[in-house]
Amino acid sequence: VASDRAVAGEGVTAVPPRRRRPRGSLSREEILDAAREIVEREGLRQLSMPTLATHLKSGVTSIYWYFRNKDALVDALAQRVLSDVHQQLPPIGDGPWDEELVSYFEAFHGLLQALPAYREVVAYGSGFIVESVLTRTAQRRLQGGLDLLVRAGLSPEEAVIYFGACLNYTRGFVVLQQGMHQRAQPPLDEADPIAQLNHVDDERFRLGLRLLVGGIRQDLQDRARR
Amino acid sequence: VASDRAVAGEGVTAVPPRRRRPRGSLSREEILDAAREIVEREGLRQLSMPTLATHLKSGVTSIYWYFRNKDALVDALAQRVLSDVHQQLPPIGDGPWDEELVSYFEAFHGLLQALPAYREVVAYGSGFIVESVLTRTAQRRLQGGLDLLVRAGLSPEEAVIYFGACLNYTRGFVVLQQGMHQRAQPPLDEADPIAQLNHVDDERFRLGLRLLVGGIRQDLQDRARR
DNA sequence: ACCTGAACACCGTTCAAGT
DNA sequence: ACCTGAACACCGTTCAAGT
Repeated sequence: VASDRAVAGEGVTAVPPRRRRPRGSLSREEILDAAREIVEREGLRQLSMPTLATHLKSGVTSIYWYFRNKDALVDALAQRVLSDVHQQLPPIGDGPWDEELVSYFEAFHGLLQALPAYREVVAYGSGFIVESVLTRTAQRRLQGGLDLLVRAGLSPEEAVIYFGACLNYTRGFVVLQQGMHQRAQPPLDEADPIAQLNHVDDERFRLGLRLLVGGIRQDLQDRARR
Repeated sequence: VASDRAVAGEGVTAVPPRRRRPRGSLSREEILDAAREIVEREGLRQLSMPTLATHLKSGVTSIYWYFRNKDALVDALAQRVLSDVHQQLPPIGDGPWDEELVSYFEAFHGLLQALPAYREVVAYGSGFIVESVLTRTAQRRLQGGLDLLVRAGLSPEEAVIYFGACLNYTRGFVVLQQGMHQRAQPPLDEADPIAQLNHVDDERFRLGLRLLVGGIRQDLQDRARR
């Protein structure tokens, strides 16, 4: 027993006791950055408070000074992701409003779809947009999308509702695609109608989006006729 | 210490050592029933293998004979829920196909929305429909919905795609609503456009559904013109 | 004000048995 | 074949401190 202890004492695997982090060295920002990196590399399931603390070289409990609990942390992460995605959105072009609207949400969907981490985090937090976390550019991109529908002839209030319909469709679809990606995916059997029904991919997304925008166009024509 | 032990020995809180369950007494069915009851009463978060075992008066590990792991269990639960919901769907009426289609998905959405347990489980498992778990009636309801679009003039293959678009929209929306319900909901500020954008409720659901069906109608008219 | 370890009451899953 | 307890390696969160 004595020799065991001696070996452990001078052992190669001796744990270097982490140094205490200086006072103001942690921040919500740094924590979210680390969390995001973990999710990006290992998936949301691997994001635990202990893992996160190791990553930050901090004590587990330090995180609780900045976030009430894990849920609050993931929520904040989802908001940041949504802001980032808006930031990366290309500006609206000057084509017909309906085509531009389709492009807008195709781009939005594409960005969310691109990184598994985005999908996961937005799916978990249901990805509500919070204005205060949007950067100026992100806000401008969002406003650009809304303006499309004003350009099309809607009041700003109506534009929000119709734009929201597209946004909800897109967010919801991303969640479904995320669920699909998480499970083992059998190859799509073209002859099985139920499989076809469940199937969600980018092409299906575009079909729904096209139908949705078609519905809006129809609404506008109907009101113009009156 | 000695007296403590004595008290514990004859104590009122003495644990009655559960009797071993007889051989074939457990089943996937019974496990799913119990799981469903827990989710219905206490929410998906409270569903743990130990809780479930207590409910079943079985050992925790017995469950693993019937389900590979917890994920598989929740997946199976989601499939059963979806089957139940289809079962409860009213049969299709003989109104115009577009109105009937809207009614169909309003009913579908209403049923999923009615029980928090449904929302949660379908949101978790992303609720893919699996034919083999659908009862005969459930299959008939589903087929009835599909037939609407055939009645409208689509081929069976196309009907599946378009019907799927509505189904995906509905499933996705339920997940968003679930996420919303889970968080503390600030009262909707009519004047805040971002809040309006995020907002998901039954009325918003119906708007999107109406637009979607309007888009399908439009597609059909376009093809009829050609 | 901010960071910390110890402690608590849980998890899901595996394993090596019992019957 | 089916049910089981013990054991393992984790969790999230609270608390009572340290600095």
